[in-house]
Amino acid sequence: MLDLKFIRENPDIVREAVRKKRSTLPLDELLELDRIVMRERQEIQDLREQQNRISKQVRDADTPEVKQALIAEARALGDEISRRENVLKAEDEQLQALLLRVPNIPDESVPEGNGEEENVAVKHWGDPPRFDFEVQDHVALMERLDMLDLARGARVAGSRSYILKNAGALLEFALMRFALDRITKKGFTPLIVPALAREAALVGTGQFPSGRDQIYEIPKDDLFLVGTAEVSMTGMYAGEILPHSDLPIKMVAMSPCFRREAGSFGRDVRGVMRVHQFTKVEQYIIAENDPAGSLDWLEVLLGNAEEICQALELPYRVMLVCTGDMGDGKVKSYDIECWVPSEGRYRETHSDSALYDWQARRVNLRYRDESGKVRYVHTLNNTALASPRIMVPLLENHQQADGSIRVPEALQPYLGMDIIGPPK
RNA sequence: GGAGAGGUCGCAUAGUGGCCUAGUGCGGCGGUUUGCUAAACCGCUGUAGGAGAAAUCCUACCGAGGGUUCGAAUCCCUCCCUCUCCGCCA
Repeated sequence: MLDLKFIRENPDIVREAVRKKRSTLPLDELLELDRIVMRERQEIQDLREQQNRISKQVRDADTPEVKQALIAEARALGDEISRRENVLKAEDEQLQALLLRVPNIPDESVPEGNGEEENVAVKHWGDPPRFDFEVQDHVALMERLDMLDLARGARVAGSRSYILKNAGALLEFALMRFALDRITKKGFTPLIVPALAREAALVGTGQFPSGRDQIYEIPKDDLFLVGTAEVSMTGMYAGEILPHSDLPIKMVAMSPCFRREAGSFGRDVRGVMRVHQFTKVEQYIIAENDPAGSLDWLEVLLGNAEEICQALELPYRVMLVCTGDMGDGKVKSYDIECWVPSEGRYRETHSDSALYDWQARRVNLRYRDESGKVRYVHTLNNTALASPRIMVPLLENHQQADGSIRVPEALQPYLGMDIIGPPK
């Protein structure tokens, strides 16, 4: 969410952001509603002032006759106020609904584009491996090593469900702890956060209203399953005014993540690339309201994620996400894509985002700066590691001629093996 | 799930229909006094919106949302959260 005052005073900047982000927001409708709501609110305020004055006169009235006359007058005003307030409320709700759809303004360094295909590769690390045998995809590898049971997973929970088994199950634990340890060592506070969240938390991150169909609902309890721990970490400080000395707050949370994958029928139907439930370690920073500082943090988070990919010996590239592929709330965003040999291309495994105060406004999360002024914080988030998706490049890049998997050195202490072979 | 007690300014508390423009204490900030520190004393101390050149003024906010009333922190309803006990439970 942007500051309404900012939108009012800089409609051209917002209009340009709407265009670049390929947003469907009707900005002129929003501006007109804003004018109406402001005028209405002012008029109601004047009426209320009158009413307050008369109410005091009622208290101090000398005779019953005067008192009755004043009460009648105040009652008429009260009726007028409540009538006008109903109108205002309806208009304001419309305005707020539009306000939630206003995209953030992309940073100048962000390339303009319509979608994923116009993201710009800004860095490559490692070389895609050459194999002198026929490459197998992760499904073949995992099934042969008895790490994965897709059929029985589907029996339990339908398509895009899976069962990790043997080294597959252990690998997920190993990966999560590996990532958690790495980020914790950099001064981030490790957390286990709720995977269930209220609507307000999802509105707060920007998952709602636009991405609502991607989220599982639990209507009986008015709860939702989070698609990322970002939701929980944004929601946990909602409404607070933090002391300046608390910032930056650096957190790293592991949580299960749930995504309906509505509209992705036919994409990545094979294997564990795109599933309804996965586990993720997520980095999160709550920082001061300083754009340049925020963009520095974005690079820090990117560096942390890159180190993890490097430690796992995965060839990757860093993509600067273009305006049309960025979420509404984002100012600037990088994806890390790891090399997937069976597909002969890079696939997204990490997503790094700076949102400035866009989420902070939604959850009303502020801090007191050095001068005592209350300001909205900035928020950033980036994947540390998400499994089982990361298993796709991990297993495929490190496969050997006999179908076993070489475990990268950094992961060996966590997994307790240097080669994943068939279970004994 | 059942019974009960609560939620008031950064913290602690007072406030049971109009004198609440929310009192008091603590903390914080500024000042006076002072070799230094401390103490004492004095003043200031929330958020949001609006009017104004400014001093200042107006409106809303006492967990959230409704309602009663000329008037609600206070009365009524719904919900949320915390605590105590019972039940269930990894």
